[in-house]
Amino acid sequence: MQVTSRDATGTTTDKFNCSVCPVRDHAVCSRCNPEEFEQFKAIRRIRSFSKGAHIMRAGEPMTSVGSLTRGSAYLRRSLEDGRRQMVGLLMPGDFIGRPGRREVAFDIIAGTEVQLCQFRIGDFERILQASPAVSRRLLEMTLDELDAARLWMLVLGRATSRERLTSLFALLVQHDARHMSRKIGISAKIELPFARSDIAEFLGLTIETVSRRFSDLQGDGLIRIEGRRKILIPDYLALIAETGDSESWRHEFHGEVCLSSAVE
Amino acid sequence: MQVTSRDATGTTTDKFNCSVCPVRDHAVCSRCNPEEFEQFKAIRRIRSFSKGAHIMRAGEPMTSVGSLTRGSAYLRRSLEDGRRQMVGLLMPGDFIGRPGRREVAFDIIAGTEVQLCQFRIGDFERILQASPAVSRRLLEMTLDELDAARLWMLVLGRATSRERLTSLFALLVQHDARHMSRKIGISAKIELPFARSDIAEFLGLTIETVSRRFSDLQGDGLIRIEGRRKILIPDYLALIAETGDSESWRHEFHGEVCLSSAVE
DNA sequence: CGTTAGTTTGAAAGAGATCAAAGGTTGTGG
DNA sequence: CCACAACCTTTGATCTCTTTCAAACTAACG
Repeated sequence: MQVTSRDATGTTTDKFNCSVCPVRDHAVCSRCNPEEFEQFKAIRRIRSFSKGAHIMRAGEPMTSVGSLTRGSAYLRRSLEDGRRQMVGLLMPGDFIGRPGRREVAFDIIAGTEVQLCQFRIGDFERILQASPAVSRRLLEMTLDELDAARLWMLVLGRATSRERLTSLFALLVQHDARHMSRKIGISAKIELPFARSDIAEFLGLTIETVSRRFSDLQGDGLIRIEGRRKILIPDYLALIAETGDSESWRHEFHGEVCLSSAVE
Repeated sequence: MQVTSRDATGTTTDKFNCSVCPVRDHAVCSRCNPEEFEQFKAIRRIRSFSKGAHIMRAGEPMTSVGSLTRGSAYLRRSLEDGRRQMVGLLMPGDFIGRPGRREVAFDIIAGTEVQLCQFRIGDFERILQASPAVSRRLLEMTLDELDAARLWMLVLGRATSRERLTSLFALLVQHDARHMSRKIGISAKIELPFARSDIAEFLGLTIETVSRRFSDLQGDGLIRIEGRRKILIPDYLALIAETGDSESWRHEFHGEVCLSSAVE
């Protein structure tokens, strides 16, 4: 990897090669011209977080923004008695933070080992003001995330527990397909990026219910649980028939919006 | 009103005076320079829709975008068996449509008599490309909506029916407060922009459950139902204590994000 | 006034949550 | 390499909240 040294907090103190950056072609910086790109290079700071670490915490002042370059993370929000809900999934290339707000609105937790390319918020806002390419790219990404959030609101508001779980699988399959840039086959194997408890938080259910539905779906032959974090989907179409919204999941459209911020 | 004539479909054929436009200071066009503003004037088309009408339908090609200038509308999405969920509330000044996508993702329904200021999508995208002021304003609005959507995901995923209803009331109170630009008092009167069935679709509940919780809250003295579409909240703080997230509702922050696209 | 649509209330059923315990994995130290 | 601890997952039994089905009530409107 490009990180050559690292201090105690996980911040690299020197070089990181943008030209081999895994999100070079779709992050917020992906469409800027060479001089804007140099500005970014000058102010960026590479940091890493270990699995489970809080990248940001709701309520604290927002001091930096940036791109997720490796790993995955999620956005979470809690009620005062501790009930929690995941409200977003962050994958490589996704933007973290909110220009124009001084306070963080959601907890952001590293789901795996994570690498970030961060900018101090003031530095970033200066570039954003000056660069139409950056603000347009960020607009595009934000619109995609908004559609994805709204689509997921339907799942949280109306879907049964079985539908929620199959919807999550469909989302992950499409995600992989897009990321690996290949077609969705009739069968698929997916690596679950979460533990059962994370899945429960994502779906608005308890872990017990999630576990029961896993078993049911396996009993019905719709999935095969292959170890704790891996499942096989023998028939993708049969799976999405259980989501309550198969038409949408079949439709190419979802391939675009359900990814955190996919682009073509 | 400024509309001087109207054809059968509700499209005005001539003048509309932007200088007295009710959303002049916060719509997508609010920050552009005089010449950009002239461009907007040249391509805009004022349309109106009656209560209950579909402004757009999920799946159809997106031919135009624009601003909601009067009335309110909502975004809705359905499962194939007819279960429905509202996924957004549109108030005057809010932007309708999605540059960069050719297909409409959600049903948009007029909640009241509605007036729109529309542009053909191609015309709008041309201005968007050329004008940093417009794309920055749209980015700002979209980021606010994304935060609001995610905040609502917590309600849909985790709140009880009582919490959902009180959260909706809190949202409407804050909305009014912002719109009328006055402080939230200890007591408030709100006009419900929906029927019970709409509230149910918004909250992810059935109308029966909504109705029962209305009665409960009135029994507990937290609200007074004053006619079908009006309620009085004698003690706003007592109300938000029932949301499960009173800290957030008290916090000024929510005054910013829970509005569809408020600006300061 | 009577009709219709919207709202409230009641009783029963169902889905998911909660409480509780047993099974499996993973990791560590002997 | 095995044993044990800690953690995660699955399964079971029961309870609770929301839905469903049904009917009564109320307000608006012709």
